[in-house]
Amino acid sequence: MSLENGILGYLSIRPMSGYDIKKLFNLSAAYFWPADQAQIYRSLKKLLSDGQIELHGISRGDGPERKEYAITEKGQGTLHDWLIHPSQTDFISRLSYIMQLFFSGLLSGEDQLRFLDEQLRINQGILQQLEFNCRDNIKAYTETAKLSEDDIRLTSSVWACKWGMLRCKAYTELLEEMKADIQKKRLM
Amino acid sequence: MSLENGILGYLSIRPMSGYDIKKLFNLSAAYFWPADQAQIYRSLKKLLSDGQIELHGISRGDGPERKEYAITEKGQGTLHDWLIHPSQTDFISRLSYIMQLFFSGLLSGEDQLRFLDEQLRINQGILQQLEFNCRDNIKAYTETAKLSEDDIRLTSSVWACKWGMLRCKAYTELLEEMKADIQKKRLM
DNA sequence: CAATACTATATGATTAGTCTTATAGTGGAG
DNA sequence: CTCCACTATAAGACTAATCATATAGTATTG
Repeated sequence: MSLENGILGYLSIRPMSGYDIKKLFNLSAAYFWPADQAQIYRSLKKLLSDGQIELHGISRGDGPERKEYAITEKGQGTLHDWLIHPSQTDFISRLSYIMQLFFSGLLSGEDQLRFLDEQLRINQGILQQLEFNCRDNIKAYTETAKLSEDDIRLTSSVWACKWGMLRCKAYTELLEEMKADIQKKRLM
Repeated sequence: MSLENGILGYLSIRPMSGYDIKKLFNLSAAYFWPADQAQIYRSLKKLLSDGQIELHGISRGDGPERKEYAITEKGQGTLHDWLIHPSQTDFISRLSYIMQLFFSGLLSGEDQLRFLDEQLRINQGILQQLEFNCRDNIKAYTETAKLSEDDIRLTSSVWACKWGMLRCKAYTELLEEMKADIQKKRLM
């Protein structure tokens, strides 16, 4: 349901098309919620038939047909409810990299070290991407999505990004600690 | 695919039934990979038809029929490959609590504080659960799943659990920081 | 001896997400 | 004038996961 709630979130900033929503997800939410284009349009359809959003207008500017959706009263209610009642299950998410970490002990010492280095490498790459996002995203945001800086500050996107970076740094520390532990055991 | 890989991971410790695997997931992996019973049996079926696992024996002890599966050479290869080649996409996971955090700025100051308190409360509960797990899980593990302590130490379950706790603590800090920031802005 | 809990496997319906392909218009580069 | 990139929406096939329900045996408890 979170994709639908996210869509409601964006539409509560201003009316948008599915294409706009997709761009916003890619620009600023992809690292915690990769959104598939097909899924966005399907969700819009469902939200529309639920009365959570309404067709705000069909425009044809320079390009092809463009359907803009606006959030309804009912949609605002759903969004508000979702935000003020986070549930325990919202916290349980599938983390395949932790599944890998969990079973990495089954590898030989050498292979496990290789595994940890690989995780470190990927994690470092993600951190760099997030740092770039945090610095330059607002500009890209306002340009490509035509949102004002005030619009963006409506969300807590900077905090979410900060969380991504904190998580990466903490994970790096854990991986280094694991590496040290394995190397220590090898010398014994 | 991670559920299948996780099943291969458990089966590389020793042959097990679907029921055993389900218990192990619930006991020690549920916080990073909630596994549905139906999905486990379906995955076993698929792994079997792929030749990744084989039927090791059907036993009927005191209870009902029990199918034990063992990992094959092919399965070992798949598991090893998965572990030494973690991919970038394995790191991208849907975090609905971050989606909520992201949009929490849309709430009024008062509601956002309520939201943050709710997240803190849930996060604290999860931390307690993980601390309990880290302390008492190995016992439950050996008793209910009939794995020896050495079997368990084969995996890096303690490190995975430690990561869960680190994550919770870091998230608590972030939430407190956000709270302080909002309260500061309210006084201006 | 009926109810309940636990062990154990399995199917069916539904939902969410992924990946591919189709369609259709605009604008620019070569 | 063709190819490519971008804007824009949509349907189809498929996979993974969820939820409910069925079945069947054992053991315990009141």
